[in-house]
Amino acid sequence: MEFKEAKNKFVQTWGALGSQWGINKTMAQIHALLMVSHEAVSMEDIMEELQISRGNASMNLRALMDWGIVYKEYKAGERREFFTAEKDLDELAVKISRERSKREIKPALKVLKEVSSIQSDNTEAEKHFVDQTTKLYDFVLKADNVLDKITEYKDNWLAKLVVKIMK
Amino acid sequence: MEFKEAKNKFVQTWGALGSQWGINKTMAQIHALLMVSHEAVSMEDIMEELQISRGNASMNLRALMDWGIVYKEYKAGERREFFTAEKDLDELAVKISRERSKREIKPALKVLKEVSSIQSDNTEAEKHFVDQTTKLYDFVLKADNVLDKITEYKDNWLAKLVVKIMK
DNA sequence: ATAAACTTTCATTTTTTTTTGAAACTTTAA
DNA sequence: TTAAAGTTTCAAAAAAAAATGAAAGTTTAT
Repeated sequence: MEFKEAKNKFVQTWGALGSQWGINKTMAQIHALLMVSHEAVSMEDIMEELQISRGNASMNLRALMDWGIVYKEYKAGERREFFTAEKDLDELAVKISRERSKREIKPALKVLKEVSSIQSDNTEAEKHFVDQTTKLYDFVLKADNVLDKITEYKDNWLAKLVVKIMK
Repeated sequence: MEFKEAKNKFVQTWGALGSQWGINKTMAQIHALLMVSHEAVSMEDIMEELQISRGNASMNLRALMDWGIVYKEYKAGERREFFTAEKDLDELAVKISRERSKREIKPALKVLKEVSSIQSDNTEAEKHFVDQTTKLYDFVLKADNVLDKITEYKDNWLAKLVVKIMK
């Protein structure tokens, strides 16, 4: 396999993986492309490589920047904007984890708390509902906290976790 | 909030959360419904509660059973099939984690290994590509292994992890 | 063996999500 | 200023994903 082929395969695979985890394909592909690019890439070049429209590129770059995992770069004497991805994988994972927690887990926890708080001195069905949603609330909260704690180590958290787990 | 309202809110929220994580809405909703149901539920009742077609119910129940998180149940003297969800949350998380690893992470690792193995005594761009994909391979492999190790504790793994992390 | 009761399948339709592209907007240089 | 070079926005189109429903398939009881 030669470089161009390998790069393309990587971008396609990352895109597919993204879809399966609820991230749109193009967004994941742009991210993949930037991750393996040595230098910052212009929007024009992203459009060209991925064969996508200007609007698509612009919107997904914006989204990636909102996630905090892609940065704008300005080159001296260049009018155009260039883009780079966060390349440190520990940092990348921390940012994704934080964002998903903030955008998805926290709101879900709020709902879980609400629905598990209904009055239910009534039927078996109601008792079971309250019991199960309470357990779910506790579980998700605990998992969310553990993730937060783990990623707090910041530098090299995954390696540190490995050590903690194994011993 | 009364029971019916709370139950509906939970089902809708779980469905939306599923979508954001790459699981189709109905599949997540059926799962939610079964999780908080005291007794096994018939397909008819699922269709009724979620206002979905027979085909949709059938296909998503099949998918949930393939994931190993929903079970068929037979009631004595009843022709119809009934369904229940895995209600132990530790077990549920282990199963989802195992399946996603098998279906998505392992194939991705295979591709990462392939593309990071190209020959590249060439340009800076190629060197960076190989370097970054190698790092990514190592990271994903390590993360996959850690998850596997954590869930190996089986019983109460999350609580045990909390203890390990905090001390 | 038959038919009633129920489930599965899959071509078609519907819905949802993503993408496009052109107009509006912004920035920079002359 | 002004116009060139670039970026963003968003209504409309396209593509992808999910849902429908009726026919085919199963199972069970008689």
